[in-house]
Amino acid sequence: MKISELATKSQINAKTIRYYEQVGLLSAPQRASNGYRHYQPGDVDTLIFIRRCRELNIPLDDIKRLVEVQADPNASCAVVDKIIAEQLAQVQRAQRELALLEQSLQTLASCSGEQVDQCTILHKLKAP
Amino acid sequence: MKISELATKSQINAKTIRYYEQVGLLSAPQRASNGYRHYQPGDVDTLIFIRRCRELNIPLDDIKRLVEVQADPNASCAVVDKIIAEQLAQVQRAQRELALLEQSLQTLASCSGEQVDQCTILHKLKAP
DNA sequence: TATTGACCTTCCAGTCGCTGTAACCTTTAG
DNA sequence: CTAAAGGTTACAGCGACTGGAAGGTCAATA
Repeated sequence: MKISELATKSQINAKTIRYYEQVGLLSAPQRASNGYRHYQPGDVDTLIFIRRCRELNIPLDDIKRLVEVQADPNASCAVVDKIIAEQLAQVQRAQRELALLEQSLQTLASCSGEQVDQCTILHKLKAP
Repeated sequence: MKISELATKSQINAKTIRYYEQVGLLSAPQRASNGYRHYQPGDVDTLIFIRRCRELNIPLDDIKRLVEVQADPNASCAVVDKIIAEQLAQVQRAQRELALLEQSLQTLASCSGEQVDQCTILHKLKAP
């Protein structure tokens, strides 16, 4: 199939698919005589897998390793475990940071329409 | 004062200060005869203000508007209000997304050391 | 047959907020 | 005199795309 069909089936932008090939996440497909990329049905599965990983915010480098590990049936899945655990830890870290951020923003409250020299938000931003 | 003194006092990297000038967040300072940037004491306050905003994850473009608004005492602080409210909304949105992400990652659980063809994580990633 | 329009190709630039590096000049201390 | 520390510019890279330009290819229609 051509790239747009793969894009539709995998729900990944054709441009992004080319990008994945460029950075080595996706292996280069065969080319037709006109230079068009020609993909196999299995590529749909690979891309859907990649998309699910991206939805979990897993970095492309890690996804690359996950794809490689799948190609080697003798590999230990400790690698997989580690990547997911680290991703989880990172998400939890980000959550804690955002919670603090939210608190700080909320203490600024709103100052509803006065002039800037009396703006309570700006006041607090200058000397918190 | 020279840039490194400003950097120390404002707790912002000298490189970052030059970058802020480059993108128009900070106005260009006077130059000494040797070409060195020469800053006024007030610049410390401006940069501290900028740093506080950045700690709240406020984008540079928005900070730019906050700085401009402060220079104009007749401006309404509705602008300020809006920027902070949007920032808060965005942080809350990000938090909700991360919470979903965390859930998804946790359902993957760990598969502790089997071989990849039986890896429960990879299984779930292929068909969630 | 000519041409339109959809699709494909490559390459380059931009996003955001810095940070690293290189190459060079000036000042200060020993 | 020399070396270290600090200043200057310009350019590249990060991550994960996305947009655009400029051009080749293909199928259908006037």
